[in-house]
Amino acid sequence: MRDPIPLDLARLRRSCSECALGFLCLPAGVDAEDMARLDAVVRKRRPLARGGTLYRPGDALRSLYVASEGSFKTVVVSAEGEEHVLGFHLPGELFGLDAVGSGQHRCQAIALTDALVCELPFARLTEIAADLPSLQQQLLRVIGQSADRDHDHVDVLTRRQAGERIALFLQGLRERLTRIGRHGDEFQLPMSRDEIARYLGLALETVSRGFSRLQDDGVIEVHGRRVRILDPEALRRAASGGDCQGSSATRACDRA
Amino acid sequence: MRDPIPLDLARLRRSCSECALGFLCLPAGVDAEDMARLDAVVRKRRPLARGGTLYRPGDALRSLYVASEGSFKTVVVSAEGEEHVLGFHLPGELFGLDAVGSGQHRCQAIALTDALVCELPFARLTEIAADLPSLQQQLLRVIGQSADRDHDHVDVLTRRQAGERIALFLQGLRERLTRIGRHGDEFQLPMSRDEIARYLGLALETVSRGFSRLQDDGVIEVHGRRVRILDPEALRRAASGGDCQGSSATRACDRA
DNA sequence: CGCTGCGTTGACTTTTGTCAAGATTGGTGG
DNA sequence: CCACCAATCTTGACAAAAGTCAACGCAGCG
Repeated sequence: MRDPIPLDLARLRRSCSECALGFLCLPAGVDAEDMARLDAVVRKRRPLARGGTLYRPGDALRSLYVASEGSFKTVVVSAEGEEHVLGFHLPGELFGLDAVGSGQHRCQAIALTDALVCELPFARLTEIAADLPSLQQQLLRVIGQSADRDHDHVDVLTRRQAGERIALFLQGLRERLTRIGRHGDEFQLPMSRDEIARYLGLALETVSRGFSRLQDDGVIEVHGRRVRILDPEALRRAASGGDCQGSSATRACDRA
Repeated sequence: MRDPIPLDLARLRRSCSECALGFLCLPAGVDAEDMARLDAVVRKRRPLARGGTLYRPGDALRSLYVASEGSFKTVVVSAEGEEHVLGFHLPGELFGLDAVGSGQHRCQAIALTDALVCELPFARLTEIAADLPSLQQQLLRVIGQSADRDHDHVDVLTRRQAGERIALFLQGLRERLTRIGRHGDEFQLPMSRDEIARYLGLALETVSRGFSRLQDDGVIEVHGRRVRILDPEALRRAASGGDCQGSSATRACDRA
């Protein structure tokens, strides 16, 4: 049985030129000439096998990265050897910014699946940005969006209920998948329960139970890494602590 | 009894021209002429009373900010009315970047103490950066450092032991205070236990108990918001899960 | 000098982590 | 094509940690 996700559309939208333009040049007008100039800079579609490392702590800032195919995680390993997941990076999302502050990478980027990565040499990028104001704007905006994702992550992590964190995680994934032109309501998780747990600051068993609970409540359907969101509204409620202990999916909180 | 922190040195380093230059122009060579140009752009030392709001969600991106005096917090209020603290911003640390991604602020910035804020109009900043490469570099670097702080925050939040989070919080504060030329080993917290709790994703009682525990263990000395770090090495150990249940400060983990 | 807001501490409850045992899944090689 | 293996996921029982509720202490302020 082969992967049944409808990839046709998504695959098209992720051709490299579409990708580079799609994320760096969205609203602003960058003409064809400029585009060509940018395209020339981008080192295209470097392949990386699942589990492969793109960069590690201490590596000098060389490039920023966008996967055109496949997803990544960025992790740090604490003194005690615990792995903390700082972020998941879906196709089309810029990452590698962790080296911009100090000139060196602070974490390790690992492919969650076989992947193709577009590499954007940082020096070239800033060089071009200097005499291409619209690109400078876009670069800043994209960096800002990356910071927004970090803030979302922090916001999730400050929730004290495991159920809320898990629901928010799924909801966030749904939004991001939709944004990159994929189905947000039915998808394959690129990461393991353990990785989700390390991203959410929970034990992996707690994540597993959380998924089961949402399934029992009729909010989602899970088979391993395959997830379908059945009731987005209920998911939203679960994410807002609207727990209510009940098993009925559609029942609103009795109080109120 | 008046505030006994030795502020002389720190106060000097935070004069506005020193501030603007100190953080935007650190290593790169920016000549006096360029400096003057920058200085002209920075709107200086706007005063804000404790509890005052600098911007709120939905506000258009106008400026980036640096406090020359006083500290800030950035918060989001969740659907249920819970306040989550996304960051604390010490004097000399750039904030306000949460609007760069979307053009609108996503959180609220509130003064923790009476404060003086330097305002850096964003449009002007990028304008100047476009024909001043060294400033562009610095701007990116400073933005990167801000992202680094967010990553540190995430890293703290993914720890599952409250004691570790609290120790890491104090250690991070120590480092940041030192970096801005203040005493890292004896300081006054600008925020309440409740705010620390909302930053760390804990109950305020847990934070209070964590402080008491560190004090009992001889690691720190606390009187309300006044903190003295007695044993940095023990603090580091506490931050790395080196808990050992014991009460003796210097005793290493018995195993090992 | 008594408020009032913050911080601390204790007793108890709830949630989550831990340990351990199965169940599934996916991949590999016979 | 099937069987087996390893990795991953799920579930249960129990222990530990953190949250909640509540009372008290303390300091700064009017």
